[in-house]
Parts: sequence; structure tokens; C-alpha cells
Amino acid sequence: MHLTVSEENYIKAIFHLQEADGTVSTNQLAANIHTKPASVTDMLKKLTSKRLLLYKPYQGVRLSSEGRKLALEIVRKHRLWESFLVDKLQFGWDEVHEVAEELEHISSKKLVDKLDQFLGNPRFDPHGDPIPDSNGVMLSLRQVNLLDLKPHTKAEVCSVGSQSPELLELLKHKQILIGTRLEVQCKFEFDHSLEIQLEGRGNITISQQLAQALFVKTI
Amino acid sequence: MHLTVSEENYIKAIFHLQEADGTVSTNQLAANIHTKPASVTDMLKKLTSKRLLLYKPYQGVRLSSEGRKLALEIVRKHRLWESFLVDKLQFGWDEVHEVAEELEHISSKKLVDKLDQFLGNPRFDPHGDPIPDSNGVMLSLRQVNLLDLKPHTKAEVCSVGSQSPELLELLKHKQILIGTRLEVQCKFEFDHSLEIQLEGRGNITISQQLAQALFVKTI
DNA sequence: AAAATTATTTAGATTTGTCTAAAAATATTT
DNA sequence: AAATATTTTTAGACAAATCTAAATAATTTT
Repeated sequence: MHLTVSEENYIKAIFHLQEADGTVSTNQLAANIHTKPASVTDMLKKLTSKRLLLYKPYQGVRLSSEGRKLALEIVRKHRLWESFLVDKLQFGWDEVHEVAEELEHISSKKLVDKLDQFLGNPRFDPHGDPIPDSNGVMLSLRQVNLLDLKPHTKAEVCSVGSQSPELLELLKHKQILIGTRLEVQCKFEFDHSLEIQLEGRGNITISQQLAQALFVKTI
Repeated sequence: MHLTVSEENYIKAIFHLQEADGTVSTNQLAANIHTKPASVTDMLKKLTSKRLLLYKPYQGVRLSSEGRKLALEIVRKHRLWESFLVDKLQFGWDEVHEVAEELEHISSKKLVDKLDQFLGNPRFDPHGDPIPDSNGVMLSLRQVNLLDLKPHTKAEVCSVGSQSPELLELLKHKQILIGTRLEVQCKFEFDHSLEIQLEGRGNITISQQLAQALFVKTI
């Protein structure tokens, strides 16, 4: 089954969007992939005819099991390449996403497996996200959204919700990294912001938007 | 200047073909790139309008200095990735070409330079071909075609003329690698074949076609 | 439940890179 | 140098992936 770069990008986007929702709408996809709803409809039809999607017009779309398998291969490649860039080529973890978006479309199965081995079969990428193995099995982290933590719980940052440059800029400024430990001090109903204490440092404020983008495990 | 994969492949093909000829014909390009002459004409017009080619209809084509610069970047990427695959991922030198054909189109300049550094700034790839540096400067080997050697000269294989699977299969069968040492015993006018002695082994026959594909330096 | 709004699909156009068939230019042979 | 053969270009068509504008379906509001 050979897919174009464009087809792969749709499969990947549906995979990520359906994590939350179960089923994905045309408009959601169009926004995510920076294209127009009409273009999405065309592509959904094409991928459905290739048996990669379960799609009923007006009813949203999900990946078929075949589609899910392909999505996991793409995610695996993306996260392995990110690991390579950070661990071997000394990229910053906040500058690898775009390059990995290109590298993830290289098709050689042998390349991916050799790369995996070369990196020591890592289970998580530099952002803390789990890397599927060559059978498409992916560990899931016991991670919760920072927004859902109660006051006085301690936690460790283990992944971020997106790789947008804007988010990464803010994290850099606040000196929050994967592995940073913190304790929620209090929460404010008014704007849903939190005050947290960073281990070894003082208290800082986290906005609702930022908290929503941070996934932690309690410690 | 952003080029599509297809455009880059034309630039690269012209670069390699003009090594020998100086100027490249439409049919030559079509054969090399596995496409039809009519398609080549269209692309030549497009790349000419981007000022990457010097092209007069019916008169063949050459790279402009801008085109040559881009070609060298692509060749650099190709050969660095081949080095990575062989040196780091333990690929055989005869199985890296196709993967490198994909990797060479990844656009990040930073990636290429970091990769170069990671590999220890190699000057030659696993096939013995020189790798241009980040300024597009490429060492040229003092290498001659095996066909041009006189009887009783000793030489060392330092590069092969192509990476076609057929050629690599034959080299594997005859156990000829980069670095293999040999001595030309005699040449036959009739079919332009050579008899050579492989160091530590017996005499074998090299056809005109094979000799033409082997570049050596005398020792 | 009818009207208004929003979401989605259809219809038709555009761009890129390719193709085939035919025409034009160049090269080779007699 | 005329005829023939080869090479190259032009003209017109096609598939992929996108777009805009218009039509249709679904949802929400009143």
C-alpha cells in the first residue's frame, strides 16, 4: 500500500484528532491540515475507497484498522527521527518538529528499524510521547492534564500537547522542560489559571491555555 | 529558492550527465530520468524560467551557476546520507542508493550541516565519490577510468560509475569493492575487454562495459 | 416546528507533472 | 543536395491535490 505525502498527512491528522473525539469532523480536519473543507471531502472519499477510513457523508470519519496501522507507522517514524535529531545531532527539542514532518515520509521499512536499533529502541521521544514499536504497539503513559490536578499534588511534566513554535517559546521562557517537577499550589475559578511551584524555584502562574497543553504524571 | 522533488531530480540528472558531455540532450535526460522527451522539454522550460538552466531549443542544456550550486547541495545531501546509512546504520554499500534518493530531498540546511558534523566531515562517500562541503566545494579525485589503464599498471578501485542494481550485483559476484587492488595484465582490441589480476587472487576478465564503470587510482 | 445558522458536499476551475500523437528542426545517408 | 532518419518541440489530454462558489444536509435558535 503506497501513500502519497498528502495522503499520509491526512491519515496522521485523523489519528491524532480521534484520540480525543473518537470521530473526526470535516471542519476539524480542514483546520488541522490548513486546507479547505471541500478538499478534505475529496480526500476522505479517496482514502475510503482505499479502505483506510470508515466514513459516512455528514457523519464524520474514523480510521479503519488498516488505516490505524499505517498511522502508527508514520507516528513511529516521526518520533524516532525526533529522537535522532535531539540525541545524535544535538538539535534542541523545540526545533525538531518541522524537520521530522519531512523525514516521517521516507518509506524504507528497513531504515526505520535500523534507526530504532541505532537509537537503542527508545520508548519515548524528546517530547515525552511514546514511540510505537515495529508492530505498532505503543505504550500509553499514565499522564493527566495539568488542568485536572488538584491543589497540593506533585507532578512531573512528561509531554506537551503540541509542537507549535508559540507554545515552545513560552515553555522556554518559563524554563519548563520534560521532566520538570512541580506542585500545584492553588487554582482560580475566575480565569482557570493555576499557581504552581517549580521544584527548587519559586511560584509561577500558568494560564488555562498553557495548563491545557501540559501533560504530567503525579509523583 | 524552493524546488519540488521532481525539479531537484532534473537538476541532479543534468549535473551528472554534463560531467562527461558538457551539454546534455533532451533524449539523454529522458532516458536517465525514466520519462519521455516531451516531459523533459516542459521541465527544461520551467527550470530555465527559474534561471537554473542555460537552454536553447534543439541545442541541449547546461546548468547555470545557480543551478550548479543547487546540484551540489543535492549531491552533498545524497552522499552524506549514504555515509550515514553505511557507517552508522550498518547498511551494505550496495543497498543505500535508493533510500538516499529519498533522503536527499529533505530541505533543512541545518540538518545537513549537523549530519556532516556528526559523521566527522567525511570527504568521500561509501562508493568513493567526493562529498561537496557546505560551500559547494568538492575535491576531485585523481581517478582514471579502468578502461584507460595500460597493461602492467597497478591500481586501486576508488569509485563506481553508477549505483544500478545490475552493476552492484556483478561487482558483488566478482568480489570487487572500493579499495580492491588490481593489476592490468592485457587488453584485447576485439571486444575492448581486459584481463586483470586481483591482489591475492587470480586473473579475471573485465568486459568493456564493466571497465567503463570502474574508476581507479594508480598506485 | 419553522427559521436561521452552521457544517458538509457537489460542481467546476486551476496547477503540476506527466503522457501520446503530430509537427518541426536537425543530422545522416545515399 | 535530396531523401531518409532521428531528435526535439508543440498541442492537447489526464490524474492528483487543491481552490471558490453554490447547493444540500444537519443543527441550533426562536
